[in-house]
Amino acid sequence: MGERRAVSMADVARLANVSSQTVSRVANGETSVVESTRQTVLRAMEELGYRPNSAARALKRGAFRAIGVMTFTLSTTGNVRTLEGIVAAAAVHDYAVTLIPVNAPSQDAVRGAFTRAGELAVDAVVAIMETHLASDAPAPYPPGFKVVVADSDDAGDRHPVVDTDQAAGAASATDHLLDLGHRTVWHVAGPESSYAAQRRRDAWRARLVARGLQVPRVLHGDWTPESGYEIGLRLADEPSCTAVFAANDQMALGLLRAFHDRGLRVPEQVSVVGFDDVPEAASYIPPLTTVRQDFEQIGRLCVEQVLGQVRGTGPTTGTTLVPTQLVVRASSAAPGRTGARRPRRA
Amino acid sequence: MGERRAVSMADVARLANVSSQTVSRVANGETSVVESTRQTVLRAMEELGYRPNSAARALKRGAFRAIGVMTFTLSTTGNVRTLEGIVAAAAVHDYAVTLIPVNAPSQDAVRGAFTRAGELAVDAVVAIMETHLASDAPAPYPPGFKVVVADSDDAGDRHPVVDTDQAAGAASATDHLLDLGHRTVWHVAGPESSYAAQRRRDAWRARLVARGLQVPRVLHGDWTPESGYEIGLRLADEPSCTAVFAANDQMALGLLRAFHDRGLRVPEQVSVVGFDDVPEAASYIPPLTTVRQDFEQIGRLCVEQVLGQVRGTGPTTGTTLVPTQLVVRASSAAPGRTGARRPRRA
DNA sequence: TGAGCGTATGTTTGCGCAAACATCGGCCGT
DNA sequence: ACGGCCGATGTTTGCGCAAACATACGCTCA
Repeated sequence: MGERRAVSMADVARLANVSSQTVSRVANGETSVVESTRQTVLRAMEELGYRPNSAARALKRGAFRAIGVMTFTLSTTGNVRTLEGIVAAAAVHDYAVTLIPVNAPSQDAVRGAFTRAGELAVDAVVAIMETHLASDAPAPYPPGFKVVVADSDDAGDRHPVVDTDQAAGAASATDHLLDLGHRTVWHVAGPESSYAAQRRRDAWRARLVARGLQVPRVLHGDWTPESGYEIGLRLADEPSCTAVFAANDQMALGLLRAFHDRGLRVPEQVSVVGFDDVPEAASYIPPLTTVRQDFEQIGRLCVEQVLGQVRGTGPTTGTTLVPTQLVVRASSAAPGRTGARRPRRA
Repeated sequence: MGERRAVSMADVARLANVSSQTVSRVANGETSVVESTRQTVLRAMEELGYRPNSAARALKRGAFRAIGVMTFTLSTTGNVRTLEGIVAAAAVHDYAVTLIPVNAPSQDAVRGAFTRAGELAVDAVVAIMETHLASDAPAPYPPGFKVVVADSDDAGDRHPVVDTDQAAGAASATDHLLDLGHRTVWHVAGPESSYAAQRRRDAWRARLVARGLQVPRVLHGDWTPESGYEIGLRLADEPSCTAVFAANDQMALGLLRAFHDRGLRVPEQVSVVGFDDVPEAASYIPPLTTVRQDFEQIGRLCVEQVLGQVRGTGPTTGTTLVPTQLVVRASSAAPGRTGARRPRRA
């Protein structure tokens, strides 16, 4: 830390009456130091409160033992939980994690962030890019960087990609509702700019098509509960709508409130399924059936992949998908006999 | 980044046909370089893709331009949003942010984290310590560290503390309910181990006492919606309970569900007020009246304080309180005429 | 016109650490 | 008994950068 005059190896060496190289050897746990010497040095370190200087170490070794994590925002559950996973996994490998904020979801901003990353004390970066950027432009990830992209897409042809198996998750939600007997499933999608939103929507549609069912028009929200609420109010006026799959839990929350406000009972008259499994989902009214993402796992895999690159082992492309898990709670049930909405309970 | 052979100032100097010192001057924006020389150097940098090596810089300058942020968890809204505020404020000052996880809420774990911090490339640390540690033990923050503590207490006698004005926030929630006409206010507190929980509870009690009202027994949750639900079920059996102040929004969410499950209408029969103003609070059923914390502000103040210490200006003790704002939504209303619970609506 | 000064640039140095290489003893085997 | 070898420790060096100091080249003004 910014102590005025940090204790250096030379200081320890002087006190212990050895060379600074021996101090270095002890500090790095090398074996070729006789036990008595080691003890002397250790005692001197203790006495002086010696702490290795990471700048000098990094300069010498050419590596920082740190990973940069690039995100647009920490406001989404997914990003935060992925970050948590990354921090935990990095700690296991004794790596530090440095945050690299990206001001805006634009190519330029990402490039700027990489410029900063290049100057920062990091050996590699994990980019949590839930949004796709002006997609025609060239790769925003500068060459020569060790990068793993989380929660994105870009087909993993340039850098490894780790992502939730969005398609399987969306399919499991859709199938769950269909298997309950619903004639079709409506979908409240995320914004078009989101890879994850696209893929959930596509998988939902694919399931309906595969089962020869009618595909209702897609309703696009922006991930917020408010957008879910707006869409819910409209959906309340669609008598044929008995099941809705929302692309995230927050929008599902908005749906629940809209249906509640319109006097529509969930799940008796409309079933709702979300995506994410936020910690509150079990406490929604009613508790929300949803698709759980394993963010911890994603974080772990990102770290492993990125450290693989740092070590020179490990692939530099390819996509890793993390499975989801359908969590069935009280917001989904079989539809009424008519196939349209169940009559409202007296 | 970990490129094999990074471009150094010497490389740029060679290409631009100047000394490496001149390159350094250009890189650092010093004025004493003639424009034509500057341009030559800039072009050479561009061509080579030069990027200053932060390790060497840090070694030379004795500073990293980085702040460490210490937290137990990123699972709480407050921590994450404080972190976001810190990252944003740090970016303004061109500081990087490194995460320092603390494995457990114990003195030892904190001490370990500080040891790591000492070896890490950070100039100072912001500790987000929402929990108090075995309080009789000596200061967990080693001397000589530049530390600011957020969301805690410890009276700011050893390090600066930045915190939400918990007392004022809790008082405003309590007064709001009393001013609506409730005879008293029940309180669902957070865990005893939390400073914030203690202070909210104490302020709530103080308001009741100041107004000469009966103080109901305190119910302790653990911040989770589930604990709020359990307590809500018990509260539903208390006919005298017409107003509840929950120490956070998640527990309030649990209360709402418990009351819903017991057929108690909010706010007609029971009013509920939360604390935090999470983004979903406006979409709860009904939308939650709550006390908004200004985490961005907290983050900003933490950074300013800690950079003040780094610069040697700025105080090394003292407490800064950030005001809260009561956000009135639909979950709070006047009680029934009887002073007990309003009759359930037909 | 030349002393004096300021400005642009170059040279030296060392930050703390750890590879690479050097040295110094003792211990082995024959 | 002595060459050779190995294990423990010391010495040198340079990572990339930027202070500190040195130099060189005008330009001003008496």
